[in-house]
Amino acid sequence: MEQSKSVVFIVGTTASGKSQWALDMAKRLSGSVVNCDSVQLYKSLNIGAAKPSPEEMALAPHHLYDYVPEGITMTAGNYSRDFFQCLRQLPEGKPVFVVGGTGFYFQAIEKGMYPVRKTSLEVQQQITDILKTDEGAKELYAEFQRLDPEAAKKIHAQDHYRLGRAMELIRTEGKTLTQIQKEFKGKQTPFPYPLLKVGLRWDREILRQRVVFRTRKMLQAGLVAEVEELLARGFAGWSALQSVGYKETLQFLNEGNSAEWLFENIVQNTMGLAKRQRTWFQRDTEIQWFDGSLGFDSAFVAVQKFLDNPR
RNA sequence: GGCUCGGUAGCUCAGUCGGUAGAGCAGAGGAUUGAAAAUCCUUGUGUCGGCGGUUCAAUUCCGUCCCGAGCCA
Repeated sequence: MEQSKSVVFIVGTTASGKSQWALDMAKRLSGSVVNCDSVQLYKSLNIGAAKPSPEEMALAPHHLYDYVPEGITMTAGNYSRDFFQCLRQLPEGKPVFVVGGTGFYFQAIEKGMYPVRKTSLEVQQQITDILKTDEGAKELYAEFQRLDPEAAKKIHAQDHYRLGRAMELIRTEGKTLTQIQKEFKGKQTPFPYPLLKVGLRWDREILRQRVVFRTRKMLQAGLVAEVEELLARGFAGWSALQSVGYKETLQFLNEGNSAEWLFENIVQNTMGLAKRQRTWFQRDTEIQWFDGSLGFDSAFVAVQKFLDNPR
């Protein structure tokens, strides 16, 4: 008698048809859909985020979509908390389909995040100030190498983002990344529900066609107007607008590029995103992959099999 | 028709005061623990428009032809 709920991760690149397939699964197996996409969780990012429409979301329970207010920046840790809170409230015995393209967020919920405090704003500010100049960045990296030589091997000097974060940890936790990682190793708690990981993929050229088609639809649906409205509301600096589709539209608006430029750049950068997603998910050998050109029926069979006998 | 400026990596272009060439972007591969649709790393041989000439040696100089842009007729 499994009193629990079975969880199915549905992963894949952008424009792979995950969302639609998840909805289909939820309908057929009376489950619910939980978002694991770092952009679709924001309010007001609809067209460019390729968020399911309200009509689609009404066809089965959808969670963690469209709930983070404009101007706020979500983090993997916060997402993970929201995810488990959401999961607890879902009905027992019903499958949960977690869909998205954000590998980092999947990792956060499956493997957990390091148990560290929130870094203070002063420390963050301190570090971003240092990183502003080449000199400062160089010195900071040298300091990082001295304090945590092991982690420094994996973080390149130019990766200011990771360098800054590692130094933030040292300054607020008083521990190095390496120490934190070592301590965490023993404390990891396994994912608390039976879990199946399904990956949906397409041949590169077909994916490109899908991206081209979707990008055209986004532009027709008013992506530019969506961004203009956010700008009018004062969210120009919102980090979420740095994501694919929004970043290019921002540039288009600021630099007065042509419509073709916009279209081509979105397609190109979407393909780049897909590449990075592929690289991320490739690493996880537990994912069972299904090719779109063969249809996803066999994925449905795999899901059914799993639900009949969750491990 | 005349003059001018161009023709160099898939694209935009730099460069070689003559010794067969290099950036950005794209493409390909990879990393990834609180911004992750972000951030970062690795990876650049191509008749240097064609044909002749000068030269030990030409993509680089000269001639000529072709193509593109502009100006003058």
